[in-house]
Amino acid sequence: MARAIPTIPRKSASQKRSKATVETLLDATARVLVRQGYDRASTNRIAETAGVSVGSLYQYFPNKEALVAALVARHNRELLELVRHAVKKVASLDLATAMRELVRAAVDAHLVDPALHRIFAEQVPRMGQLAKIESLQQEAFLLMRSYLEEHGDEISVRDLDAATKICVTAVEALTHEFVINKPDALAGDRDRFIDEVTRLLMGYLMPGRVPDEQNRRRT
Amino acid sequence: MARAIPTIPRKSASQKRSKATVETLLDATARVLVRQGYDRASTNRIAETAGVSVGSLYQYFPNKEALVAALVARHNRELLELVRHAVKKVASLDLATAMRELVRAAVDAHLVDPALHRIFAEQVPRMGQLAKIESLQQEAFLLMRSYLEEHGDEISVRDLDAATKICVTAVEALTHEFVINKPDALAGDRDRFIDEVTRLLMGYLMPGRVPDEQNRRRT
Amino acid sequence: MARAIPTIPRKSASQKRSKATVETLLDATARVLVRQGYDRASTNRIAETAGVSVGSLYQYFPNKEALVAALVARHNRELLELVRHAVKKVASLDLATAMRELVRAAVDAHLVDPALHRIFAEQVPRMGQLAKIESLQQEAFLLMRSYLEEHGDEISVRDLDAATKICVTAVEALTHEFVINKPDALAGDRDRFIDEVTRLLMGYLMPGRVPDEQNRRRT
Amino acid sequence: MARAIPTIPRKSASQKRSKATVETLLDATARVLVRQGYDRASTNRIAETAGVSVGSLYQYFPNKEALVAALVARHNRELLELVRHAVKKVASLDLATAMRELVRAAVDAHLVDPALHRIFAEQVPRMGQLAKIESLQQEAFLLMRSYLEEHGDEISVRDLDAATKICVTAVEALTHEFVINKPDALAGDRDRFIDEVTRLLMGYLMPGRVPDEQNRRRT
DNA sequence: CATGAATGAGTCTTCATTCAT
DNA sequence: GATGAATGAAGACTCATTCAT
Repeated sequence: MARAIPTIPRKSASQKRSKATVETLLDATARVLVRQGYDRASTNRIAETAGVSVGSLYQYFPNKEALVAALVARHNRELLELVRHAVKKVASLDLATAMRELVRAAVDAHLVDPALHRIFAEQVPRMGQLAKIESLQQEAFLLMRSYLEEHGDEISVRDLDAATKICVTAVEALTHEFVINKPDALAGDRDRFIDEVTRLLMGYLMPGRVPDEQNRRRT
Repeated sequence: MARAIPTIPRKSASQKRSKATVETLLDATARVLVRQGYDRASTNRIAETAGVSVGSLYQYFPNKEALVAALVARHNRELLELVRHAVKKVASLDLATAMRELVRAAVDAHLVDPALHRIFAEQVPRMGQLAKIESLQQEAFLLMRSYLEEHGDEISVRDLDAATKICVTAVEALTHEFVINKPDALAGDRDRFIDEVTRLLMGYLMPGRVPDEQNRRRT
Repeated sequence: MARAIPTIPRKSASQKRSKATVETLLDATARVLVRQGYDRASTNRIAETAGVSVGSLYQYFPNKEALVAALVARHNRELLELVRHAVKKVASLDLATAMRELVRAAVDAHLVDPALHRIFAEQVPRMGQLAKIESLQQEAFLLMRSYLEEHGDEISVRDLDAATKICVTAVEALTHEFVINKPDALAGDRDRFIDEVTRLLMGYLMPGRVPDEQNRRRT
Repeated sequence: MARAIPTIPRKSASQKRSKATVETLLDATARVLVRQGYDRASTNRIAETAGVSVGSLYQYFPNKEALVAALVARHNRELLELVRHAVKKVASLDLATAMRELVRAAVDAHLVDPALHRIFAEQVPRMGQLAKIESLQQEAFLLMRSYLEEHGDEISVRDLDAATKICVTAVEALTHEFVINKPDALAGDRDRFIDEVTRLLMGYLMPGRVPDEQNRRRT
């Protein structure tokens, strides 16, 4: 009975080994990308960093682009997790609180691996497979729009798609700037940053409202 | 001293020729960057495209990075021209009109050479010399802040630097997205895009104001 | 000894399986060789095509060369079958008829797997083990000479070895050209091709004879 | 006046250098091909053998195939020279003498660089550019046919194209075999080989003639 | 015996940069 | 100064072969 199903554990053993190799490679890719930049991230260096032969790398990824694409996909999957969770938690809250929480989630997402995020944003060419980079933004767009749709009575915008796009793009860019480039203005003070962006969104989505208390706490 | 006089025109002639060669090289760099991407933009290819020998290229630029940096600088100089002009024209206008015109200027700036702009944004590594890329944003920041400073009584923000940074960053990102990536939402309708961004800024800078007429034309 | 009996059928069963695996591998080798060419015919690809693991491939063949050599040997064995059969059938016929039939057999042999034949002829390096490629020609030489020897009175040549070599070489080359490269001249018309080659042989082996009727059918 | 045309000598100097490099590379290619075989003839090895950097190799040849193709072309050009010369010399001679001389020319051609010829015949893949390999055979075909056309009254064949193809193919193959593979039969005796092949051709082109004296000298 | 993951030397090719002319 | 031939390090990728499971 001990020898009953020798094939399955074996296969699963090698599957485990494969998966481990793939993860190791992705980790190494991230490391090399961050430390040396995209141009210096050669497949040989990545393999060496991973403690794996180049041959193995090419067993799992047909080319360098695919390797980076897989890393991007993995990274985006993690971020998406965060964002989805945040949107779910926020579904029943009022607009101002919701926006604040979503901005906070955006900051958290950018803090997952800022250095890697910067490389993706600045150096990785957007071609072929890598169109997937944008999939995260697309998903974020959809999540945001569905929230705004549900709360349509609280907001006053003419074109939901346009408004969503503007909110998502602005939040992404501002968060990126805040987390990745740490500008002097805003520097460091995370809550104030979140305050400001929330105000930006609220002023846009609910124009004409008196500035809400949240933004006047210190007045 | 006797040879001083003939030397000057000669030198200036050769300076003119030098300048022409440099311009030709920068043009070629832009062309190659746009058509082949950063990775395929080799100095040999650029020199050939410019109709100049590689040797000559290295006469004027110590390395590839310097060449690209010079192109970035030239591009930024042009954009800055536009932006400076717009800010000057807008100095005495009321906030809403001013913001609208500045957003329009941002769009115009991105339309100068969108393909090149995209390459700069997406593929060119930010190292060494190329820090200069940010100089444009820095200058834009200063111009914007000086305008807002002058009009401090019209706006209600606590921290001018922070507010400026937020406005500039948001406008840049949104314009980039609109011009470079042409999202479905907003697609094509330039004036509506400018409307929306202006509303975003106004809602942020003048919270509590009833939405101004410009944005209610269709009511 | 008690285990002797069950071992034999088992062994023979596994021998049968072994043989099947070997055949599958050779088939796959042929397929890959024809479709991808010698250079792209990697052992991994061949194993995969055969639906067998690389490891198993190396169980049966010590290296790539041996694998190809075995395929060549198998192919030659088939051709030899044809040729031997033809020579046997022709043993008692007069020279002209015999030559005609042998040429026809040569054509048939080249038609067994022309694509593979071409690869062998054009791409496979002749080294080590692969000297065996020539064994077919050697055997053909011997068969032809034994026929000519038997019919020595019908022919007029000084040096039988030389004449045999010339006939065999010429027939091989012409048939190869006709089947594999399909030249414009001669194209397609198999019987006319056989006529012509037969005339070539007869003119050589029986010089001074009036052109025989076979070749004057259309006169 | 000494400085009158500085550009031309300079350019021609570098042109001379270029040409020299190309020749060196082709020589090295031939050497490596012959000594190591097609598969081991890597561009790096060829460049090293030529005493030239790989970079230079790729300055003149876009890839390995083109390099080999150029060598084939150069080799064929030499052979063609020989063959053209022979055909010209033979134009006014009677058939038997002409054929004898042409066969002799074929042998000479194969003796130009037998080892290289063998590599071309046996190992070089026939793809793309390399179709040029056959250009030699095509040219030989045309030269032969034009001769036979001129001497149409001496020969009796129904289809000139077919007959030409057969003669050319047979001569090529037999000569190749004789020079390259040196079969035991015929071995070494060049004149006897030429005799035999000439007889083969004559028996085919002039059937029914009594074997001519040339082939009976030793009787 | 079978499997297929792993290996790493070796291949083709590109490119920034130098330097003799 | 201009030219463009030459350089060679380095990168992407392949493949015959081995070996732990």
